[in-house]
Amino acid sequence: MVKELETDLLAKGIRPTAMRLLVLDYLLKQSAAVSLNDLETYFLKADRITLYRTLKKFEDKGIVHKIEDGTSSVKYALCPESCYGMAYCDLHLHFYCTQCQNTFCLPKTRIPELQLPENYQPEEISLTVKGKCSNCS
Amino acid sequence: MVKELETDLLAKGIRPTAMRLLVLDYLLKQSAAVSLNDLETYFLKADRITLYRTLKKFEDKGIVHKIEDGTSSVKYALCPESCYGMAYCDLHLHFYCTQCQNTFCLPKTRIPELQLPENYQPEEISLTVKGKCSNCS
DNA sequence: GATAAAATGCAATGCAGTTGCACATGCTTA
DNA sequence: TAAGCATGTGCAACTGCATTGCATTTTATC
Ligand SMILES: [Mn+2]
Ligand SMILES: [Mn+2]
Ligand SMILES: [Zn+2]
Ligand SMILES: [Zn+2]
Repeated sequence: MVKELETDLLAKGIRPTAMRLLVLDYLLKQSAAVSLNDLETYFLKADRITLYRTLKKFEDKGIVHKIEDGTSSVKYALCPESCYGMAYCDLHLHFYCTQCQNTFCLPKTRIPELQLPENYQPEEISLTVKGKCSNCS
Repeated sequence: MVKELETDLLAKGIRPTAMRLLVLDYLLKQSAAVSLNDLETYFLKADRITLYRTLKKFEDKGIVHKIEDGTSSVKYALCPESCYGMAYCDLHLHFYCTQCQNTFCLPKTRIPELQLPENYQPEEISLTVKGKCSNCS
C-alpha cells in the first residue's frame, strides 16, 4: 500500500516523492543489502544522483543504515524497527557471501562484549564476516 | 641494521630493493597502521605506484595485512610474528581513533566466538571499533 | 494561484585504486 | 664477465565510486 509507505516516510520527516516511495518499496522487498549500483540497475530510467541522494537522505533520517562490507561499494539496508535513536542501529553482524556476493544483516547475532585495552573508548562497532551464506554453503 | 631487514625480506621471498627496505624500516617504526598516502607523504621523492606495489607485494607475501577501517583509504600494518599461515593473521580487533585518526591493531583483544545462524560458513572476520584511543581519551 | 523550500537532473570534479608499457636494475648462467 | 632473462620502477592514463554545483522542476504552504 502506497499510503502506508507515505506515512512511513512522513513519520521520519522525509517528503514522500515518487522516487522515494519506489526506492522504499524496493528496499522492503530485498533480503540482502543494496548498493547504489543495484538501484541504478533496477531503476533504469532514474537518475543516478537522485538515487544516491535518496539513500543518503534515508540514512540521515535513520530509515536505512550504511554497511561497509569490505567490497568496493557501500551497501544499505533498512534499519530494524527497534532502531529509534539510530545510535546502535547497526550493532549487529554483517555477512558478505563470497559466492553470491550478497550482503546480509544478521541481527540475531549480537556483537559480543569486547574487552578493550585500558583507555580505549568505543563509540561504534562494525563486525563483518565473509564466507558462504546459507543459500550458497 | 639493514642486513637484518634484507634477510627478513629474503626469508619471505621478496627481493630486498632499496625502496622495499626503506618501506619495511618505516613500517617497523610505526605504532599505527599506514596508508598509501602516509607513505607518499613520508617518501616525497618516491613514486606513488612503486609504493603501492610495495605494499601489495608485502601483503601477498604475508608481511603486512590489510585493514579496512571504514575510512576512505585502506591501511596496512605488519603482521605479528605468529602469523605464519597468514590465514588468520588479522583475527584481531582494529581500532580507528576518531580524534587522531590513527588506526591501531589490538591483537590482545581476540575476536570472540560467533554464533552464526545455521548454514552460514565464515571464512574471514573483520572487527573494527571506532572511538577514542588511549592517547586521545 | 503566488511564493518559498526542497527535490531533481545533468555536468563536472575528486580521490583512491589499478593497469599498461617502456625502461632500468638485478640475478643467472654460459 | 658478458649475454639473456626475470623482476622492479616510473610515468601516464584509466577506472569506479562518491560527491558537489547549479539551473530547473516539483512540492508544500499560504
Ligand atoms: Mn545491518
Ligand atoms: Mn591488525
Ligand atoms: Zn551466498
Ligand atoms: Zn587517538
